[in-house]
Amino acid sequence: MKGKATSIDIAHLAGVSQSTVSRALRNSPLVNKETTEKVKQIAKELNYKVDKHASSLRTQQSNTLALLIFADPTSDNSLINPFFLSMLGSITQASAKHDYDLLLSFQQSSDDWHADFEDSQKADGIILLGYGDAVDFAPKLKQLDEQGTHYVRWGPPANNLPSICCDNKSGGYQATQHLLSENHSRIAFIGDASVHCPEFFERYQGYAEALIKAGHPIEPKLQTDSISTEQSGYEATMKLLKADQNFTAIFAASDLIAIGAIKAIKESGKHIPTDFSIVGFDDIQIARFMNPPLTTIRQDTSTAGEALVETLLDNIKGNLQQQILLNPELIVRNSSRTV
Amino acid sequence: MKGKATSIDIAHLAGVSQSTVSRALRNSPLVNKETTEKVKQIAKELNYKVDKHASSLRTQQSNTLALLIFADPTSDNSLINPFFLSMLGSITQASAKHDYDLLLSFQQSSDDWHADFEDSQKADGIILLGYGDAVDFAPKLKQLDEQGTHYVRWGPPANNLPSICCDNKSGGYQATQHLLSENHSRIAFIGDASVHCPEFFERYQGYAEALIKAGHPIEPKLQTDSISTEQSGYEATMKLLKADQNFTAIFAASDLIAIGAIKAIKESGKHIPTDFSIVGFDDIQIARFMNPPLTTIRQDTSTAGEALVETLLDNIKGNLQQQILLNPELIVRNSSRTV
DNA sequence: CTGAAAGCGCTTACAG
DNA sequence: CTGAAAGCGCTTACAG
Repeated sequence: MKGKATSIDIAHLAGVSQSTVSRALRNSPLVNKETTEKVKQIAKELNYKVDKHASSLRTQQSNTLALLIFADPTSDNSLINPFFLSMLGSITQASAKHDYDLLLSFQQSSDDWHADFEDSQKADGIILLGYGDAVDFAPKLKQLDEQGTHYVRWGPPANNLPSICCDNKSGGYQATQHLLSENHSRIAFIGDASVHCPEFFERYQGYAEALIKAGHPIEPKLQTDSISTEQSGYEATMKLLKADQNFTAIFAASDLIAIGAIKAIKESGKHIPTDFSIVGFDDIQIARFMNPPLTTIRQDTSTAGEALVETLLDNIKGNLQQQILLNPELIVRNSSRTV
Repeated sequence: MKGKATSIDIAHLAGVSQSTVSRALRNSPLVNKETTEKVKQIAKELNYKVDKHASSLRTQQSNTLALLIFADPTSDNSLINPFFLSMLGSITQASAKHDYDLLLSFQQSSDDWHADFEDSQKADGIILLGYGDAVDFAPKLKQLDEQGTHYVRWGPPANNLPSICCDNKSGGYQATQHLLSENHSRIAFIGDASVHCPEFFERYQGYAEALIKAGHPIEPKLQTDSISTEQSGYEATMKLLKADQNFTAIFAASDLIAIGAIKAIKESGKHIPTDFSIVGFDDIQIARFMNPPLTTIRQDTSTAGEALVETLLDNIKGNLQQQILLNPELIVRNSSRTV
């Protein structure tokens, strides 16, 4: 009978009907206490577990959430963005807390991912983490919404679609403000500051605001595009260094970019923070171990993960679409201050 | 009809029976080419997806794998062992490649986790990553096996149960050999070298073998217990430093321990690698960014993840239980050599 | 408080 | 090549 007992087996043994077994196992108040006890006892002995597929088919809900992580196009394809990875933990934990299973999937920018999960009833809703180009992504999101799929996305609010995000502008402002307070005025921004990458764009807005407030001009030449990888950050920084823009600090739009930037600076024979101060964004695990330890803007992945799950669950229950902004926090380490 | 089309809807529209629709969608050679085309066309228009629960209920298989990660008891409970996290990627990818979904779950050392997944038909098999105490874990493993659950475990082979593991003894040998070649002879081992932690125990065996081969004695006082966390590694190292054992190198049983060890050494005002050389184990992402970059024994998580999935799938197909040993590789960085 | 029955949406012998 | 039918194992009105 190894792991194969059904509610009918229990019914036979308990001398009740299969419906009563089902009710008892679900703690229905309709069932007599003693009957319930007896049924549960037998179920335990048989090592019985409710068949997930049968019950899901019947109730039309799977009690499962799907987490889709969109890989950034990295050169090293096995490297998943560590920031997302750290969010994984809290999302998994939050799902479990609400008695939901979590289906995990890493996506390439394939065409029909959006339909796969909820339509096949694999999941009651999906959590979206990361994406390639925001402009390409938007129509897919819209389609999800039109299909009535339950989902929540990590990213800046757009079109009133459900999303959780940190306040990137505030983060950018804090980072820049910090560098200004360390007496820098020519601060480079490394990251794609365009609608194709709204996160970075917002960080750039915060950067610009801080500069303006301090009476400094915004110089487009101090901005260089980069996607969120070490390699890209390295190349962008090299380009900037060669352009001889006479800057003394870098605000990297992500920690991964900052890692590349630091590598470039070291290779150029310059020193951090004496020649260049650097601030990153995310506070990935690596940041505090770096040489020098990286000043950065922390996004609280723990809170974020929980918020994602709870918003999605709300959404599934039919509550209003939500947009939540989390507060980022400046973490000062030695890449931006002289010790 | 939003995401709610069934095979019957398609049957009506195509003017065939529901059985034919089902066959056509599964590319049955029995069905007429044109009929198949037509059915698929309509399915696409309706955005139809086969209902996972209905098909799984019928076929009695879920095409899903469950990955259970057992959290080490860390002080910082949100921190999942980065080594496991990096294995996640390849496991997910390998599952997808074989058309299996992946269910993710972080486990505390709860009592009845072992029954939950396969018995409820949620998964066709499970992958086990990490555990607390190996001695406590063994009976659960045995029960899994007796229940006929399909599973594979990351860890040293034991009792002929299916497992994938790196050759820890060889890794320990390589690490120690390397330190010996750098002219160290009094080398401390930090990690729990007992049956409660077979991985570390095997690494210790390799360490001992290398020492003996080089004609050096094994000194029990140079070994201190530690679980695989930064904090524990820090405390163990502090203890060792105070015991004044006159050692010049440390082989830490994991990178996390090495991180703690380095912290302890720095706090004691000593310098790496001039006062102490350090070698870790795992090659987690952080290792190469540390100050100094950490010499370590790399376990190839990419190969490991794939091997886990493929062994499990083999197991599900009824093939013999397998045990695979992967080769670890010494990565020399500046924590163990003077530059 | 309990039971008999319907039905969730598939897959697959069985019959033609 | 196609269709009618059974059945996977549940949950839940419906009737008592």
